[in-house]
Amino acid sequence: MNDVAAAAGVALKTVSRVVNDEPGVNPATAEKVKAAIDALGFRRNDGARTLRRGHTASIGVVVRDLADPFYSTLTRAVEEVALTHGFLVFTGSSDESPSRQRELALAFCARRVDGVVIVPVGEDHLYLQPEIAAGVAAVFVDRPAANLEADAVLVDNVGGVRKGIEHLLAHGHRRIAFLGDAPDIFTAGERVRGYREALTAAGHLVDPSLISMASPTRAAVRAALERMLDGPSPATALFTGNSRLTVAVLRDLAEQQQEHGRRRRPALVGFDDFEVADLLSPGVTVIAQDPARIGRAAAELLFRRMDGKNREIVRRELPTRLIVRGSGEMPPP
Amino acid sequence: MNDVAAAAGVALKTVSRVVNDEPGVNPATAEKVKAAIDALGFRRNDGARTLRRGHTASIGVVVRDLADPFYSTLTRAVEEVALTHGFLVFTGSSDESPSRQRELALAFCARRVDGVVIVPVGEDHLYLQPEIAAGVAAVFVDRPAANLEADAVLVDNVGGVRKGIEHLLAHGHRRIAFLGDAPDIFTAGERVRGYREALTAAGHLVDPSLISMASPTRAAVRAALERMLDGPSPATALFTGNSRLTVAVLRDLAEQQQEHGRRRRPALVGFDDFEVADLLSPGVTVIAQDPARIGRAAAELLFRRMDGKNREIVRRELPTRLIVRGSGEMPPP
DNA sequence: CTGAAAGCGCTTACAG
DNA sequence: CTGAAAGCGCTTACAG
Repeated sequence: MNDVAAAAGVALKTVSRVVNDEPGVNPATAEKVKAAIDALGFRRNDGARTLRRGHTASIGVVVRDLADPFYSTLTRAVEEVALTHGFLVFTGSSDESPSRQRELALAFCARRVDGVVIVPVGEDHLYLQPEIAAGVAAVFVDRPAANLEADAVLVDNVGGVRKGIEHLLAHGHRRIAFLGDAPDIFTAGERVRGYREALTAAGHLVDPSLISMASPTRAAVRAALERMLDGPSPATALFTGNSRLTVAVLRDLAEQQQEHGRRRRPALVGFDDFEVADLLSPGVTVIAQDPARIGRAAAELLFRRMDGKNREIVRRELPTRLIVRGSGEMPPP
Repeated sequence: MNDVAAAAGVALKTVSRVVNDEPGVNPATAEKVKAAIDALGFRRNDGARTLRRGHTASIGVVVRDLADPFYSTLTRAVEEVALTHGFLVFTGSSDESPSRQRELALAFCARRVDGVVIVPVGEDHLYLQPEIAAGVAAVFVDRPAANLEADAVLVDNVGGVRKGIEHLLAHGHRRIAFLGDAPDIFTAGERVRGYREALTAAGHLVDPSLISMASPTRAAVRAALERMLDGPSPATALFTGNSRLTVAVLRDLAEQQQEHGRRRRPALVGFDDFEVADLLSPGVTVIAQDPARIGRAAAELLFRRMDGKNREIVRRELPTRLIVRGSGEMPPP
């Protein structure tokens, strides 16, 4: 900018005025400055601007895994809202590692992002307290922060699963198994709670041997299904706690069928919709979340928080939707 | 930092040394400084640091759509490499809009990212020339830049499609239709070229009525399939130019089958793998790209470019892989 | 081992 | 309408 000022024969401040379209510059002067800008290929350094102005017009997003369609769709929606406000977005994936999440969030804060959207991992988010105190807006999404009062956008996990289990009960199933993700994940805990509540509310007992809570590895899913489907009193229906489990289960069922030809296929309802769930046969009945809506809600909450007014902590809970496609309507044998 | 220095009773520079773990600070002094840092909740402002040091340790990634699994997986891989180097990543989606792409790329450059990875859109990328001249590293990915000499990581689109068409020919098909994306998209053009080349090389004529190039909307796909499958000399096999088209075609075929029950299902090979392609019946035979590998290659190229040495322009072309699952092996009637 | 000064590239607050 | 000075929060280059 200094070089431009020298080339145009004006003061630094005049260049600044032209670059930022501030009023009150003689058109002729402005032309001179613009000519110098073009000649020198000048581009304003937004980093310097940011330093002086106090806010960076950027936010950070930390999700579990950007390659997972759920999180990428969510992130895309955040990005969309941010762009509307002229903000840029840093992204990062925690891979369920608390330390990696912490590093990413703090790195974003060190760059002085104005806000962060975080899918929290682990037991401790107090490290964000100083950042929030220093003025960084924070919204947690998909899960609440462990030990921090902060805005959060969640999904009605319990209600969603209840809806799914009630659907299976209505179709005559009594032996309904539940496969959830690792139990330390908030949503996994909420969803298995919905399972228990639905059974209990309908007057049925909860059989612990029909519950499996583990990361969706091939081996874990196979072991769980063998236990649940090959015993003397097998499950006639399955509820899977997220789409990765749904897909893992479908894959295992297909493999078993191909290898051994045995086994009747159990009814299935899965949490989370996924691409081409409608094209499988039977189509997969799901309890769908709306990741774009979740992301949008989180971003809007973030920008509301960033206006600086002293607001109460908000905790939104978005609804789910039952999508009937066939797999959840098969009757028990 | 000033406040910390005052609180600890030392000079600014000493605080800087402690914060940055520079050697040559008396342990006792360091302790005093650390105590002051904790007491004041001091956090280094990386924006200021960046301004002074000249590089920001951040890169920007502009893809078509972060919600698309192909691009989110690619972006995730870039992120992974960046993290290894201690870099942060800005992301943005162009939605195939040249102007939006330009805004995003230039906004990243105004923040003085050290490099950009771009899935280029449109006819003109000269606007990046000044940025590159100013030292921003740029790598184009999935497609080459329109009118700019720059590093690029591409996929062997022509060879991939040829492999797919040859596969269908080997299974006895002679009436093979091609459904590609909008013809102004680089990869769409390359892929239809592969289709033509494969047919010509095998001594067959190219029938223009068996080619459709359009965005994968429901209506466009339906119209194309009606033309190709319901005529007097219908196609017995289809090749789809990307996974969105593959899914759209599968959905249309399923709907038609359900509504009218008619039509034999054509054989199908699709470009791009997609989730649960193996679980459909028949499983979908695909020409798979490896988006994570593409992202990794692009990021590695970017960091090599950022070392500042004067290197030649690199253009890498990654291979594809035929995955046989059933849909591409059905014989003609 | 410690520190005073200058400067990265801008904007703010003011003066003319 | 235009500009000179100070300062955002750091690091660099030097001196002691």
